[in-house]
Amino acid sequence: MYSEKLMEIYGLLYDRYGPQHWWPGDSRIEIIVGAILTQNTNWGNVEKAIANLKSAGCLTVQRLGEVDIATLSELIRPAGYYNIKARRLKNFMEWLNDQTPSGSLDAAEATVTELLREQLLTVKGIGPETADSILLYAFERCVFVVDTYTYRVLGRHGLLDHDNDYEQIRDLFESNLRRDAGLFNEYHALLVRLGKEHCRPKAKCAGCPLESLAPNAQWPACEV
DNA sequence: GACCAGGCACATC
DNA sequence: GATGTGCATGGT
Repeated sequence: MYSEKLMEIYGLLYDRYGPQHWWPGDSRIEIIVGAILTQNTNWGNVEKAIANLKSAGCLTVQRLGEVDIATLSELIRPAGYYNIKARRLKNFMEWLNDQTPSGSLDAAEATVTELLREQLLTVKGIGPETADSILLYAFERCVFVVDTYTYRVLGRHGLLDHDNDYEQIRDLFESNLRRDAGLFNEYHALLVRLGKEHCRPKAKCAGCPLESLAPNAQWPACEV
């Protein structure tokens, strides 16, 4: 029953918003950097940080490995939590460097999805959502990304029990959708779009694309 | 000025 | 295992 419900939601969102062309980023490393920088942070601020990295010529695997952490912090300052995130970027680069002598993304590319996920989660600063964003958007693996918007949208439409954790929600999508990275990509992006435009905290949705489904049934019981 | 934004690690109970 | 807190900028 979830399969049909989930595809119905997808259809409504896609009809309203169309393709979202995610992840916004020109290269694999840019996607990974963005995934770390956007932790609990507005994407607009991340874009500024990424622009800084680009103009400094630092948005490459090699330069990110070389640049000192103080410089890196300064470049990513607009993204907030810049000291912590600089450390996290460095942690990722060090992990990458441990994978192959050249420190390229090739070894990751050759690793099976479940193992790669486990390995990413060993990097300090990469939690489930960041790992899954990297897996789906940088490596096109069939992994569903669960974020704040996912909790809020599903919660408000009565599709969650009260204590669903990250893994349970990920499993809900992965078990009930056809295993298609393109679909997972678009679905998560559409949920974010919906969350930004129609599912804000402490505000009832007006003109929500999912209105026909179960109009704010749980509002605000499942507030996130 | 308060609240929010595409989390995560760590301390404490 | 659950709950609380620090991390920080920039837009509304």
